[in-house]
Amino acid sequence: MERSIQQFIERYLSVSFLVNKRGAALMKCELDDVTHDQYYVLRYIYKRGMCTSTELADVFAVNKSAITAMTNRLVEKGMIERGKDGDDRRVISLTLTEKGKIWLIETEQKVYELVQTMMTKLSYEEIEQFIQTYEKLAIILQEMEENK
Amino acid sequence: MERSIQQFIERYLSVSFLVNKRGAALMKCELDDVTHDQYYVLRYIYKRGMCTSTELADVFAVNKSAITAMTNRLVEKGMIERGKDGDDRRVISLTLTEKGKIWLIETEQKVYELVQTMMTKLSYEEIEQFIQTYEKLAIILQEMEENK
DNA sequence: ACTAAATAGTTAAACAATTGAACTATTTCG
DNA sequence: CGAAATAGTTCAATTGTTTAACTATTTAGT
Repeated sequence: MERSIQQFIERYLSVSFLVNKRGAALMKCELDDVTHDQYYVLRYIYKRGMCTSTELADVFAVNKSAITAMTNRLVEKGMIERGKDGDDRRVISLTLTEKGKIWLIETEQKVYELVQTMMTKLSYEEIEQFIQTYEKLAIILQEMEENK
Repeated sequence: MERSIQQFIERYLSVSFLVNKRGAALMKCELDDVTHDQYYVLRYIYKRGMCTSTELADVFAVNKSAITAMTNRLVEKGMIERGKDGDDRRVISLTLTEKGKIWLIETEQKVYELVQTMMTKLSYEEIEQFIQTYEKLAIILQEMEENK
């Protein structure tokens, strides 16, 4: 393996871990009694309008039983609701309640301000390039997962 | 807030979450009975030679009691050991055992191959630029945390 | 020099996220 | 039709985390 690639890997492992941990710690301050993971679940359902447990398990790369546990907590908190929907009676649809929508919209505002504070220290071009590469990595990772 | 910034934020939140989750899921396959977080702790101690609970708690942005729990498990697994060291008798030093070092070196090899597979789909320049920006973000996040 | 405050680390109780295996209910398909 | 696949749940166990209370030690103010 080339020396330079090895250094890239080293730097990538260190920095990605740090940014995730610290980013999550900062975000947590804005999320009342909802956890970081729960926030992303609410966010995902909101953007999709509705979704299923199986879909969430795929997207979040966890077991379906982990999704059951999380959605149970979100239902208890009154943020989402389960519903029957469609022909297939095995499928349970997940949607945000009114309360969930209101909470998410308010919270998105705070999270946006946080990310914005971070991003505006960089140039427009740098952000664009960074996110583009990040999106490429997401696709590459998905391919790697499928080829396994 | 500008429209374009808002889209950046939206894209960033989605993609960073995805890459973290999927990256962690892929890495987990290479880490026998050591968890993802434990791997990063071992990695950090190895790179430092030795370190303390307080330092780990700072770096990982968690409470010291979380570090106590994690290091307990790593000691039970025979990967690290606690030791007295230095003048300050409150301080407990954490170092890798021989077993821990051997395990880490072997595992780093596997993880490197994984990250390398991912990275070689990008150009040298693109990786360099990506990591540079990532490192800037790490510094920005640290500053944001301090100014809070 | 003495005491109060700060620091390093642990413990214990509680909760969230996760896995894996076993399970129910429903749908698909040979 | 009947077997296999699929959607989701339940349960037990492990891990990571927080908060508060605690011990032991060091630092600093007066």
